[in-house]
Amino acid sequence: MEISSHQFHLLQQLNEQRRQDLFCDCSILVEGKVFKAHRNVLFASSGYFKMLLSQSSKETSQPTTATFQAFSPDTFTVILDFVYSGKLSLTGQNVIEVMSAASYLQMTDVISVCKTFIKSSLDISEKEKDRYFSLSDKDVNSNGVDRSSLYSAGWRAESSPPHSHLNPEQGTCMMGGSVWSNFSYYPASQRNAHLSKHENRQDSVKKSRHLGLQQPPDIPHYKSSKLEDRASEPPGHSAQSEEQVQIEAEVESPHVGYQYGQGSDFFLNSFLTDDLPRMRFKCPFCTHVVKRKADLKRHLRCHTGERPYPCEACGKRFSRLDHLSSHFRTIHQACKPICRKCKRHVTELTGQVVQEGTRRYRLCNECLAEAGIDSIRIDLDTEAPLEFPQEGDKDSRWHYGEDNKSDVEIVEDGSTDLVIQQVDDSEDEAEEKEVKPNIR
DNA sequence: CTGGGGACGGGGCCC
DNA sequence: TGGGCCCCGTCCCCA
Repeated sequence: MEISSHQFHLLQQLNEQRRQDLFCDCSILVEGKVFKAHRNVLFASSGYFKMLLSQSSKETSQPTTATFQAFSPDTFTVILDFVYSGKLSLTGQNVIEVMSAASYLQMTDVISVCKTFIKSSLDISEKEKDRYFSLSDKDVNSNGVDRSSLYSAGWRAESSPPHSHLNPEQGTCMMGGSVWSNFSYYPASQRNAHLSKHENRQDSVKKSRHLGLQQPPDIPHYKSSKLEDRASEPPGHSAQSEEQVQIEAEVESPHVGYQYGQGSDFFLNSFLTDDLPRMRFKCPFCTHVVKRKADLKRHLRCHTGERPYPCEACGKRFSRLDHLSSHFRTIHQACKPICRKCKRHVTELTGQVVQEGTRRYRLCNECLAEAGIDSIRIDLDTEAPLEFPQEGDKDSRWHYGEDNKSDVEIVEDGSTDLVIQQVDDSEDEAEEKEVKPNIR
């Protein structure tokens, strides 16, 4: 016989012990703030801790200490609360950093919940856009209190997968439903904590020009992981003040009578705007505005860190197909008609393609001879140019040539052997004519 | 310290 | 309207 409440009570007890610092055998230091926890709980929740603790347990029986600079204490609080309660307190503000931290800590459940949160937020934004034009303020506004979205990914969601369940006790939102009115309010100083430098740079320029506003310098800075670095807010970099956000909301959404309360403008700013008729889609995570939905979708990947386009030649992943294709052309197809060594222009006659692992580049005959790699034999019968997947071939594997297109997977072997390949430059010649100075 | 290469994000155009 | 492609500017890394 199984008592379903047992797991819940057990975790509740552990959480209580953590709060009272009872039996805690692990200290986690996040930007100077110390979190106490139980090794076994961390071990069971995170791939990162699993590795860390399994190593440290071999070495010593002393209490373990882990230090992180990759995310903020606030973010780790959300993560740790989730670990000990199964409830993930996501907001539009913290979702990016929580996802980044979860990625760092190898907590796949949390990552998928974050992704779902983001996707749903966007769906809702789109739906709300429709509602925006059809509903009155009264219809959509509830009470305006701070209502963080609270996901329960625990065993209380027995009938639902973690990412689709919201704790009903919190009276919060329904994922996938049509109502999404509970985004928590954050001070504007934190609001843009995840803006990319680039966006901030551009946005601050745009805003200053548009509204004549100064950017306040006092922005909290959260050190982030590599992934998040580009999307994090550097100190002094353009966060808007609360007032500014409000002004911006008013300027960009001049339809009065549409407010969800203080914090709700966060996602709703992705609405169509009247004063910017050509700039229609606003990013829910930053102040960036784009003309097309497709552009917004593309832009959002810089927040979500999603990289759906893997290079099957080297395994590197890209957020955009064009970046992938550009990478592939540059790195694996040796499209540049330039000798990598002497930088001289090479043709079919004056140079050859050299393969180094999965990398390909061109060397002129002189540099080839100089490097003494002209004696390496290659079997031209089995060598064929690397091919980039064609349209509609997104999911297929990449391949060497036509003949073995379906089965051959290219794996980076780390080999430093150089292979020289005689190539037909006819295509490259054609391409050459179109080469512009900035094409690499 | 500097320059080059590669990655990446934004914008625009074409189909 | 969306996807693909190209151009441009910027950042980061490395030699």
